[in-house]
Amino acid sequence: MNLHVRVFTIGALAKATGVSTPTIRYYEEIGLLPPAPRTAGGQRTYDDDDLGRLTFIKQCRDFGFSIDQVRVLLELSISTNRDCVETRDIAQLHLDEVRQKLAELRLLERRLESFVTRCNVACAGGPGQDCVIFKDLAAPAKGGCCG
Amino acid sequence: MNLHVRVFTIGALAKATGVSTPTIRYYEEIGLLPPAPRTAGGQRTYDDDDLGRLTFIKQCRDFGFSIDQVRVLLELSISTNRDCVETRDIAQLHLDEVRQKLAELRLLERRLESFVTRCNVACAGGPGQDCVIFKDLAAPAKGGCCG
DNA sequence: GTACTCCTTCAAGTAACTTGAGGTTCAAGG
DNA sequence: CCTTGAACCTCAAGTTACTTGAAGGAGTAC
Repeated sequence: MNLHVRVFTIGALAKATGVSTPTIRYYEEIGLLPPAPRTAGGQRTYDDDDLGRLTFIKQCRDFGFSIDQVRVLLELSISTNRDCVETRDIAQLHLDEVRQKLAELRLLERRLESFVTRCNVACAGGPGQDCVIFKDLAAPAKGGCCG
Repeated sequence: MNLHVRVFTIGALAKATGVSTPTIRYYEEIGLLPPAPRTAGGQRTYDDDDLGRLTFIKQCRDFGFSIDQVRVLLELSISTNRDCVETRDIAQLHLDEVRQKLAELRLLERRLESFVTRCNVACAGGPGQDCVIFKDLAAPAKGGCCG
């Protein structure tokens, strides 16, 4: 009666999900994955349920959710009595964080751009001691070199 | 002859630079700052040189340079015979990385957006087991739920 | 049976700090 | 002079999410 029950080694599961084998063991260790059944020789075995669960985890991680957030999402996804709206709220929160980070990075990009430009324009390419950029950097922050 | 020689405690230096006191001690430990002279009682003392150096470090860290990159930049800033163009190259490299990260985050933002939207539209707000989003997440990556 | 790949555990390393415990020094007020 | 309280000290461990390495066992193909 074991029709259609695929069994994977840890390596096969790794290949199927794109999660490395040490990471899979790590996920088991921290309880993200249930302890895998073992062969007589002690090697871990996985099935399609594990494939689904690990795929879920991988997707969430690719979304940038922290391990703790993934833990909550996993619980929610299995839960029969908790509202799935919680999921949306976690995602929304994370989206806000991503946008915050985006804004910071955009600012950083502009600052670095003008840093590089100024390195090219202002600096004769001489020894470090004469470089105006270094003098800027050692002075209190005022945004002198950048937007 | 000690006119204009300001001396700081670690706390004052922390306040002046925006770097926390444990972090200052950490920077000393890893050799980013020279070992600070001590009072008779063993407390660290700093002067304006240290202020300049730590400000430089802080600015670089705010730019997102790694500790190792800061180490190189510090060396370059003191060096008398190394070309300051190296600095520009490090900054350029870092700028490239920032732009890469920006592109990734923008993609992530769009994916999360459509995730949240779909949570709102597709999901009745019932228990997790029935949520279509979870089914998407547990299925192999195909971008089914997002752009 | 032997060669080879894949698997096992356990410990330590990574980045860049932060946090905590337990104790000492300094400056000010009485 | 003494006490109080903030700020300082060291050392160790915790954080995040894994990765890397050593030393050895399991599974499979020829």
